[in-house]
Amino acid sequence: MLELAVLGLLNESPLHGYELRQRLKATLGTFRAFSYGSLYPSLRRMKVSGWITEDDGDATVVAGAPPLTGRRGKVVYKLTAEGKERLADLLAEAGPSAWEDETFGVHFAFFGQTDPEVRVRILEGRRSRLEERREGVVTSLDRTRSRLDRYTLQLQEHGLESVEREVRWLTELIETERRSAVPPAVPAPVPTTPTERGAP
Amino acid sequence: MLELAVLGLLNESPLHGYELRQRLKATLGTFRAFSYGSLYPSLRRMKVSGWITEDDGDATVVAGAPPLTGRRGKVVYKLTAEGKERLADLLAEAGPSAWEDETFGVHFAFFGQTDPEVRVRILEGRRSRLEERREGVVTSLDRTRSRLDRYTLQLQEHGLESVEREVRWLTELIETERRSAVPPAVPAPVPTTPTERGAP
DNA sequence: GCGCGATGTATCGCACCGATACATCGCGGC
DNA sequence: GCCGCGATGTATCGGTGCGATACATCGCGC
Repeated sequence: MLELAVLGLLNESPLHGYELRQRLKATLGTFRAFSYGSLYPSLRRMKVSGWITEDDGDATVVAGAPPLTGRRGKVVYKLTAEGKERLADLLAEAGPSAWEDETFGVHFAFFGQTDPEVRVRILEGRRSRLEERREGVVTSLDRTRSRLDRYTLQLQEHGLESVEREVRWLTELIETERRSAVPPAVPAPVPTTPTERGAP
Repeated sequence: MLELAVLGLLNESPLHGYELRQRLKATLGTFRAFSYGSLYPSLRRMKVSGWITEDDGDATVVAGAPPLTGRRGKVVYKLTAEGKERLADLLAEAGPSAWEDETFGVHFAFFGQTDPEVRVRILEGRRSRLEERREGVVTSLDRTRSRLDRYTLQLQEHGLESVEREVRWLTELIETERRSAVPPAVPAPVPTTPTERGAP
């Protein structure tokens, strides 16, 4: 997850660790923490993979005769060409890996860099995922409501309403996307009637 | 966290692992997963600490002549006296450890076994925690709104509304608690017997 | 009599969090 | 002048929990 988040941010501009973390907090902080304890290892992995390079911002240490104590300079991370490719791949993913709880928010945050069709598919995937969950909660609630503790019940219902609220939000977003989408040019007119076409 | 959840559930009745997991999903599944990968290690730790014992449900293996292949029986977990004490301690906690994101839900789920005063303090702690966060988001949003990407903005605002919604929920709960609380009578002869009583 | 899904116990690798350590920079107070 | 302190900055460590997986048994339908 961090991988996508970091690549997405670095694609906007090169950053060093501290700044990166500030941005992560600002952009995703509402639903995700992303501490240094995961950021730095992730950066290391990405460097090894070749998605990013670390540029020694200043600190231009003259080889020989260490100028002062070890003098640690800012380390500026920046995307490589392969990194951009990798980012494009991640942004093009429109499967469960894009709409599960932990991942959806990050993908959504970078919708600005995502293909419109992929956007809609992710939003719809997320929505059905939530509707599934809603279904599960409602069923289990119906079966056990009477036996349930007052507080447990309250918790379930609050959770249920949260899910329903997010579903409404998604529905709105999907409609907005559809409206602003260019109507699919000539190739496939497919009128609203879902008549069974081409079925044997 | 699992510790409290498990102790709380086992306090209602002894269970084996599988059942325990089902209950965890049913009670807390809306906001927490709790897979076996954490459940079993946690159970082991708690056994070592002496909070629980594992009773060999059936499988009464006749020593000698293994009846069939190893024949693994259900392992029923049950609370010890120390475990009950430990649970009581955990339920009495009314600090940040009770109202942070990851923990609040679990504590709330066992409010039925929690002292009314502690309940209110946890609810209030949770609420100020959220109000703090709200404040942070609003400020950061005011500073950066113009520079923000359309989708990032949408995400922030949805997050903000979620927080505000939960604050309203908590406020309602707190008021209900206060209303149903008995006005501080005489020093109160604390009914130590845990007679399962709903609030009047 | 066979297959398959529910019940059941258990482990492994991995991502991430929170706390912490440590160094430097820049500013205001005295 | 210089001291302290908070912001900036890089980095690691231990612990918790997740998702996938392995493997065994049971009960049911067909």
